[in-house]
Amino acid sequence: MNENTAPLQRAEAEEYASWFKALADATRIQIVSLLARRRAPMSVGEIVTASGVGQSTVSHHLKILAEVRFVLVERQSTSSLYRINEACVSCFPTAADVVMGNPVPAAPTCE
Amino acid sequence: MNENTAPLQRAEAEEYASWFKALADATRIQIVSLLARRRAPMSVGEIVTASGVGQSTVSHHLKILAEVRFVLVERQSTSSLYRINEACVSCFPTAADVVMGNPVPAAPTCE
DNA sequence: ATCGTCCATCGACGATATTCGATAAATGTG
DNA sequence: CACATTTATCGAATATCGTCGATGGACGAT
Repeated sequence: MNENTAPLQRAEAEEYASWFKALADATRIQIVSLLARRRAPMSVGEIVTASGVGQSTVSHHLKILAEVRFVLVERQSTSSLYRINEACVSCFPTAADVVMGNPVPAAPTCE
Repeated sequence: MNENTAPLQRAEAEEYASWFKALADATRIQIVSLLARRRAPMSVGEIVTASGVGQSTVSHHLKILAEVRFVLVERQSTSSLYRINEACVSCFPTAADVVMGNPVPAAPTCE
């Protein structure tokens, strides 16, 4: 098990929390799973119609997901194409990471 | 990879979100890591002095963590002894579970 | 240049969450 | 019984979050 016995300081706990906060909302989880199941990038409009919430709400959630690099953006003429960041899915901390005090992973940029 | 291509319905997304909400707060993460590093159960008073937040706040967070079975309680005379639920740490969903649409795990009672 | 489309941002609102102090309930001690 | 200790709960203040409608900016088409 190899636990780290040093106490977890506040700053590290906040970093962990920001990771979990990104997936602590049902709408964001829907968006993420939507992007993951279509392998292809999706425009905001497509996500809006597929998720059933307002356009500004989708845009807001996509911004939060992009801040932790969970999704990646690519502007193409007038539309923004979002896609899942596969590398980020695998580096997302597990509960065991938190409990054992593993170093907080940095979000991968993926190109 | 074996993804599930069926769309994720709202109810399932909510269940996932409730898992991540439990670890979406820095104070709760501190409490959880505290309990995990001491193998022994801790009383509320010990957690209060170790975490530096108010007693009622600690009690509140412990209640939330106990609701998802992340910690287990055992009343002993006047004090409540909390300890981490190892089984729950390992069944906590990963980001890959969310993305691939794995079934949402149920919190283990552990005795 | 004007219009239409697509998206991000702003402002606002209600809902939810975090935190604290005070109080109450349970239990052991004198 | 009275008292101290420990924890849970209540009430309230504050902060954060999720959602929407409206606005504005970027870009392409006519």
